[in-house]
Amino acid sequence: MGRSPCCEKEHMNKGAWTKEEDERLVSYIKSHGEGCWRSLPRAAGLLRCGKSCRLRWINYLRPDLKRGNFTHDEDELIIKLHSLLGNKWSLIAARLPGRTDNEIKNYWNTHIKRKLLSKGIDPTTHRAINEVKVHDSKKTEEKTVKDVAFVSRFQKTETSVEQKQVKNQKRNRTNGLVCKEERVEYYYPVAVKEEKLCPDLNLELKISPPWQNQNHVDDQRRERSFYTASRFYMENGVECSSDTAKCQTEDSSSISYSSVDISSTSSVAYDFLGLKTRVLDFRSLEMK
DNA sequence: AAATTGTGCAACCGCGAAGAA
DNA sequence: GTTCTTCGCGGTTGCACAATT
Repeated sequence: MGRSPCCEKEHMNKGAWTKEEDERLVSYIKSHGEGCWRSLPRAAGLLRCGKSCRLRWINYLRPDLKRGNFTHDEDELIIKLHSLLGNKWSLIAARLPGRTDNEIKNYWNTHIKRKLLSKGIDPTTHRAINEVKVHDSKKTEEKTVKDVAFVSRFQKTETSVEQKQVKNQKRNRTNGLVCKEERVEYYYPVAVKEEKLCPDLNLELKISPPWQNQNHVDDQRRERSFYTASRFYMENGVECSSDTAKCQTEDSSSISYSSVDISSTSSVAYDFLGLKTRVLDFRSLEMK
């Protein structure tokens, strides 16, 4: 049994918005704010469904929107964020002031995808295309690769359980800060051992009080005979790089995790993504 | 100049989840 | 606990315009 429609479509306008409709919507929201989208059209005297009004406002009429071409920096940021988040356009848009999820999604599909493909990078996995073929042929352990990439947890290959976890975590956000479990989910590292591709690692993520970090790090050092790990951490809002990955949360506990070795591996795809020398602030990924 | 094909983007659709009843 | 409403998201469609034949 499907949902009831959001509005009586036979009495509603569809398609492109007229200038008059835009003006009505803008003036209504300016004087009344973004309230209930369901009742807004009638109150504003528009023959549109609330959904349509919301979309029009968010994607086109909002005064803080930045129109015009994407800059090179924005391009790079989108690629980086997509490599980490997958098709989570709203999260990506949250990192690009003045850009909407719809705009970024369109830009991705029409420009960036092509750009990556022309560079031999699979836009879905952010791996070199020949590496993807290696995966497809299930000969991963026999082939060699020279690329390393971050693969998003949010790609279509994720299981339904993972999808639900991710969505639940998304809803567990607190103001400005994210819960520990959520932050962890943004990592899905693919480890590369020298020139041989290893199976995707489900690296264990451990949460511990701060005073346990040192032991934890020592343990990890012993465990990672094949994989060197690069770590990121933030403390009091300052980004640092360290052998210990740590982030402060509201209750002052910390979280440790290991990531991929990005300092000792050279790769075309990786350099292109610009991750080699940069530290990402994952806390600020959650700005909404 | 006309027809065809390609491209970009605004808008729509269906779904999942939260929250209210 | 169940049902219904609303919101927000991601995927897809359709149209206008540009480029090519």
